[in-house]
Amino acid sequence: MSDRPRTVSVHVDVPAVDRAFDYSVPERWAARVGVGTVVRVELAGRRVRGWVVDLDPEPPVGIELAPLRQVTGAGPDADLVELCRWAAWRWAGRLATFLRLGTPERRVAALGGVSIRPPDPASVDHAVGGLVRRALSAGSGVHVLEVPPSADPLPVVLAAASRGQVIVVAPSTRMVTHIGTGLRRAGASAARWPRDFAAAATGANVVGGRGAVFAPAPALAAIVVVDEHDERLQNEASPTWHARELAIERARRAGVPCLLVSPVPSIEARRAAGGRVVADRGWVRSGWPQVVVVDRRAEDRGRSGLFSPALVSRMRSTLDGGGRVVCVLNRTGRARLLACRGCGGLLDCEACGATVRQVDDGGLECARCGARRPRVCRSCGSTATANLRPGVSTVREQLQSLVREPVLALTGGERETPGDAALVGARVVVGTEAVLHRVDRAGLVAFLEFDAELLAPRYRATEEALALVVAAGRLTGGRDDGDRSTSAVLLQTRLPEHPVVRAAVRAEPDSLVGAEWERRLALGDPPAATVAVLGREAAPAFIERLGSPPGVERVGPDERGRWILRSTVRADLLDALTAVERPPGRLRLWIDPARTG
DNA sequence: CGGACAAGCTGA
DNA sequence: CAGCTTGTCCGG
Repeated sequence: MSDRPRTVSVHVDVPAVDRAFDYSVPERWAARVGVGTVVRVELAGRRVRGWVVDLDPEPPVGIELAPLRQVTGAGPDADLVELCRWAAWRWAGRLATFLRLGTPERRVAALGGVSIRPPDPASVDHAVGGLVRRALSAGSGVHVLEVPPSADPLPVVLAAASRGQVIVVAPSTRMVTHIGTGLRRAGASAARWPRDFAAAATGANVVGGRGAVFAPAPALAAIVVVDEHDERLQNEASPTWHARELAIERARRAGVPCLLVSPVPSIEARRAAGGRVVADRGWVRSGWPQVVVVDRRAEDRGRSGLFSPALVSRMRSTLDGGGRVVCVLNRTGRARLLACRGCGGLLDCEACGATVRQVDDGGLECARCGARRPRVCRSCGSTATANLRPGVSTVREQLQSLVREPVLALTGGERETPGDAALVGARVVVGTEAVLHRVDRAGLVAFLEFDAELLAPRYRATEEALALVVAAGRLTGGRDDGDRSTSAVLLQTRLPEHPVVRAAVRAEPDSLVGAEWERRLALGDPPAATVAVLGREAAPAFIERLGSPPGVERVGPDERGRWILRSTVRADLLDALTAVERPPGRLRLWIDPARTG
């Protein structure tokens, strides 16, 4: 590699092409071109963006190289280009997808020198500083720090940032803003990713969402992942890359420590850290919410619907004490399961036989094929129906008559967020788990059907259920939080002995780990195995081209035309997927997805 | 992706 | 067989 390349290999930003071509470098630009530089080149008669991924490559035979058409500016540096290559392999995605994530939104021309501004030592909490030092004492490697649900992660970040430039990845915008502000207040630099590319590239501490793992960091000293258990750290669409895993890989390559912080450390984090978790038990316990378990088996066969007498009395006392009540039910709409009052059967779809749900106009819609019809039983013609599984909209009405005051319904799907005024004024809020991220304080958070979380058909259901208790605990505060000591998280369940329920009551998330790992090993769920889910039109052709690679187990297609591939040897599966030439058409290729819907 | 070019279809 | 559509290939 020379400083003044004569030719470069350019990976073009055209998803369907997704490969590199060689170009010559006009003499006047040679000094501005390095690996990662964003350029514009001509490809098949049109100008496209691309990234320099190699300098002075072997010249291709018999081809006259076209010149670069423009040098745009800075992009991901050479190490990041390599990290992007790894990510493209790990999640069977296109390199361009990942290179884009490491590219500034707007052109960044020249970069200045590197300067590090750590927080003022006086702003670093002594006790937390000690814990972080203990966690990071080994220098490089992966370290898990277990923290109380209600604890502010800022002191952890400040302690880590006193070691040098850090990248902080956090799942929510609110948390990113909070940490950015906190760093600045403590006198430290803070570049918000992806907005502040140039600052990051000159050594500022970086704070951002999952994409921050692709930020430039010339003096990187550590990567901190806040709430590493949070599913928002994984990209929900293809490629399903995960910021935790990229943080671990990037830190490993850079030879710096990766600190994974969470009240409910994931199995993935624990394994990456070799099973070692740093925690101050007393501190952790004090920040867990008071958890009240309502055993619904003990009641009148569910006649009280979604609201047990114990819940109703807790709601009343919370409201009387001036507190807010938040009810969580992970079902939107009016009714997800209807029975006929005439013949007692379930109402189903004429087209495909799946159960139907009621939509807002009163009609029925099939959950599987989307067919619609009026609300009539197709076996007996009766129009009288019983709502076996009410959704948030119906529950809002029930709750409103129960507490005799306005109830606000919130779900994740809404286009506009109700203004702060609506939220501040609402004393009773019901919604899907999205409410836990939209309301900041409550005296009571009640999970109306916690069993739906415990039994959800997702491999991470156990961890996610406990994470919901943690999210709820952030609204109520910890059990030892003085004035908030009457606050509680209430779980309505028919499985009061479930390990998750017990772990929540005892504030001991670690108690789940052994059995959970055994289960994942037995079922071949991540991280015990690597899993690929394939779907959409191009899936059959892709599977055909893939054949039967050794060490890879294959099932499918299921009723939705999806295949599942599994391997306990990651490279067996991923190398095989990489080797397949993509057939035309849409392909959904999900690696280790949290949800397969 | 999008242009180039080749192979197939149609209508007088 | 021109004039058009549809398919396949490939880009430096």
